[in-house]
Amino acid sequence: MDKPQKIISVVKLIPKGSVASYGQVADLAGLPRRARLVGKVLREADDLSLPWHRVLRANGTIAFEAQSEQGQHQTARLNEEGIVVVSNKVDLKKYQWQPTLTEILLQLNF
DNA sequence: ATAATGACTATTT
DNA sequence: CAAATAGCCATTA
Repeated sequence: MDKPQKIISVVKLIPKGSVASYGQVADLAGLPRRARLVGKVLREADDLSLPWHRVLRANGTIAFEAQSEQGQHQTARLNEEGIVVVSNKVDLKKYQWQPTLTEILLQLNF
């Protein structure tokens, strides 16, 4: 399984109503310090079933300007899942994904 | 081989 | 809280 695939797999594991940071996704994909790669993969991914909107920066902000089309789209989709977005940012304490051991092992290809 | 780039991050001002 | 700084590292030019 190549890197992009692993990243995509992890993103698909993020539960509805929860969010993860780029760095967190990279770590779970076995690619520490590759947060930027996660962004690149999401940018190029065309998979419509990919919940890319659940991936935010480490401080809970959306990686786009609030006014941008993508930013508004992301905010809208998060809202649909019951996630409150204020000032282009969400409360990580409240919504950040806390992967269970099972989820981690599953994605590690066992 | 060198330099710039980037859906990033952590720390310090 | 905003802005600068310094790491980060594969990819691209």
